[in-house]
Amino acid sequence: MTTETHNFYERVYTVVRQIPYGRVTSYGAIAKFLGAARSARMVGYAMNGSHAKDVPAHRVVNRKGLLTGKHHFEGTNLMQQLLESEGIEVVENEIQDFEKLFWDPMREL
DNA sequence: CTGATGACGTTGA
DNA sequence: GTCAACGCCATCA
Repeated sequence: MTTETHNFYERVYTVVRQIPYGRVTSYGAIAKFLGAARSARMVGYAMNGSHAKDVPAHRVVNRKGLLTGKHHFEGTNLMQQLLESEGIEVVENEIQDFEKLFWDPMREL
């Protein structure tokens, strides 16, 4: 972690960093964009170090638009607070109009 | 090298 | 349409 930070992680951070304001995406979409469609879990796992980066992990949720990773944030509702701060409606840890707010890297990029 | 873990996704019942 | 189980791949011990 001193110099390299495996390329895989950087790839994830890069894509997540490209997520526009008020938009969200899923781990699978990022994984597929990176060429590792079967490594969706790794995308989320990689986010473990995202807190030390400028990666808006709160904009990344699972395929169902559920804030599965909110438990990994400092507070209990920090992730939801950030999303709501961007105009995203979140109810019961679930993003509303997820399909509309969904940002596809392969479609936008 | 083997085993276990995980912020997911897909398929089957 | 909802719930449960399996699979996949990369990282850590």
